[in-house]
Amino acid sequence: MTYAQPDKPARTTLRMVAELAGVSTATVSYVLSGRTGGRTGVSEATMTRVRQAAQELNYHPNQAARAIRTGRTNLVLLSLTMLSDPWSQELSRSVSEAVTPSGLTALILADGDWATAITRQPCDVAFIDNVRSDKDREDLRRLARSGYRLVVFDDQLEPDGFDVVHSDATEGCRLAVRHLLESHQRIGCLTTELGRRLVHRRYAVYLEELQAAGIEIRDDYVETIDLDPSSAYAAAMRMLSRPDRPDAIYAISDFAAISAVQAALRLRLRVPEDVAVIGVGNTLDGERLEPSLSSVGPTDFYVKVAEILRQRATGEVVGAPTTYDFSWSLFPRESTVGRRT
Amino acid sequence: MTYAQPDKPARTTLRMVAELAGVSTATVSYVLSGRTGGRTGVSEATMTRVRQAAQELNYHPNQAARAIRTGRTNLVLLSLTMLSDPWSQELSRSVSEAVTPSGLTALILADGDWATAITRQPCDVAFIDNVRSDKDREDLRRLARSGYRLVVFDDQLEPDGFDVVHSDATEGCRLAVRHLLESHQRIGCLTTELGRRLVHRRYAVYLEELQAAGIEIRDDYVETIDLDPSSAYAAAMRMLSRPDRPDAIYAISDFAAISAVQAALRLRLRVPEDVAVIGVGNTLDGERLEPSLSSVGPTDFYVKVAEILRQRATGEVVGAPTTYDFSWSLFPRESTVGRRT
DNA sequence: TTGTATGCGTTATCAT
DNA sequence: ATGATAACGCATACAA
Repeated sequence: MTYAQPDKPARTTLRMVAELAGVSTATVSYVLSGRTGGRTGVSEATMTRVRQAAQELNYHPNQAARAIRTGRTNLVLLSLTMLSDPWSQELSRSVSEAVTPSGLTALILADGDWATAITRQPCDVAFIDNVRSDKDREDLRRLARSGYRLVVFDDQLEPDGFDVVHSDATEGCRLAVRHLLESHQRIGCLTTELGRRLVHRRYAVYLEELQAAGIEIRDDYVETIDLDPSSAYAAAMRMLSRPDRPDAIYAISDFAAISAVQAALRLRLRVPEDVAVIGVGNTLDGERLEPSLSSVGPTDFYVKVAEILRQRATGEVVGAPTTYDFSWSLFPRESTVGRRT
Repeated sequence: MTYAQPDKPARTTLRMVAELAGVSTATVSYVLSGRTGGRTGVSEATMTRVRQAAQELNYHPNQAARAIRTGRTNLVLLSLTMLSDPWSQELSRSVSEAVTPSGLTALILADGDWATAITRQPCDVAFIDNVRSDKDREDLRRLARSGYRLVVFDDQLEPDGFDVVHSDATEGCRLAVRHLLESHQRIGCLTTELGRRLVHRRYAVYLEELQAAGIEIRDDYVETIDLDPSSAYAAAMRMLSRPDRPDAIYAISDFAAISAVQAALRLRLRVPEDVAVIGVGNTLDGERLEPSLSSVGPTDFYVKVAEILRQRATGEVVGAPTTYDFSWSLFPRESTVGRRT
């Protein structure tokens, strides 16, 4: 009996390779997968014969069939909210680099419904950077109970069938402000409009640390910017054009800090001699800036998260769900300490 | 005989639902898929019983098994080069919105090896925005011959087993410059460093049209910027600070044009009365700007591309590979014609 | 109106 | 050292 099959990629199957090589499908499977399913070994001769046949027919294993047998999809799903954020891009690059050699594919769900996507397209592991509602938390537990491997990026959650990545910026921001306080008194701040909690805390740290140091907060030393980078540039311009301009700037993101440095240079101010600048996030963009940007950030964040995902996906690590705590540290560079001699 | 299965999501199967509902797997399959595989009908009673059982067991069909049977993966792959580009984000948003209701999932491959990804994770349709090397072109043909459905975004390619989306900006840019020429003589240009052909043509149009209008090209009316948006802001600042500043600016991207508008406003110039500004790309960011940004762009590009992908993915359209030509048009908004009364 | 049986392409268990 | 073959979960032709 033969079945109606809608038009689909006419791919060569294991069986075709087996026939061409004159061996059984089992042998082909073992040779091509490199696995030894309890077998003692395969002769050199058949191995080459099989490999040649596979190459000749341009054989690629059918993922769906493999998945149905092994239960593994070879898919790493990254659910990311802000695709435009350098953070997302660097993470996806890092993960893709880490998992590809293991035969896995990293794909991004852009600001979408991860619960639906995961049930529709099961994956070996999913990274989720946005857990907001109670429904989200409920979905997390449900998926985890169903056996899905999840790695959740969130400061508040605790492991519950899924891994959690903590990365609290607050203490890092404290380090940044204190770093400036070591040699500066007139410290300005570039912050974004309030309302979003994450950002609010980064700004709160500025207030707290200055008060702790006995320094009065000046309204004209705080500029509110929005996500547009040119608005950060304009805000820095305003702040640095004043006669009694600050001699240091704390920006709540590397993004804004980079614009501040550029504004300073445009005004022919020396960085860090006239104005020191520090950011938050420790991005590659900042590191590459001239002068290089001092910043605070988690250590080896991208590489380590990528490795966690790879291990969970391949099943190399099967331990209980864990909390991965990323502590932040200070990365002093030229924009605060000048060029090293 | 039972087989060793590595730990995998312990999902409920069709058979479990069938047992709970007290019917056969075939019936469950028909009821839940809504399909009528030649059947005349299903009784109301069994339908509700099946649906209840499915809900109770939280049943979700196994994609891999379905894929192996139907040859469809329900996956729409978007291979995008510049994730940071608003173009990519808007496209992915639009596609995701269009295909999700059809049960498809749109996932992004970020600046990766699409040929490898597609063979590893077959999809119902793939959108590819970067065909660069000869090897790429070879891969395209190979995948198309294998039966994969591809939609390629490229101005040079012609359909060859795959669809091609053409979107030549040149004529659109011409419209933009001519629009300014209708009521302006001193027209500045914000362009990026040369070398990249695409951008070079957008700049060439500026030169051509001004010459055709008998206007001399002034070196100080052309500023070269790089990808950094704050550099566009700075360049616009320079240009507009001159005593004999231009009274109109043609920017080769909406990105740069937005910065130009902000720089003008910062200098207390009125837009468009003192300086008219037009961009290229017709992005949402520009549309939302205050004043809204005039621009040129393909008409309904994102929506139409999304619909093409959806149709190809679902097989709604099975016609021969086609060229989709997007002609550009002018979108005059407040930044050139002022606020409508 | 519903159930039975088969095959999709692979992996893994057994027998040879 | 290799072959035959049973499942994995689903969709469907066909029998009942």
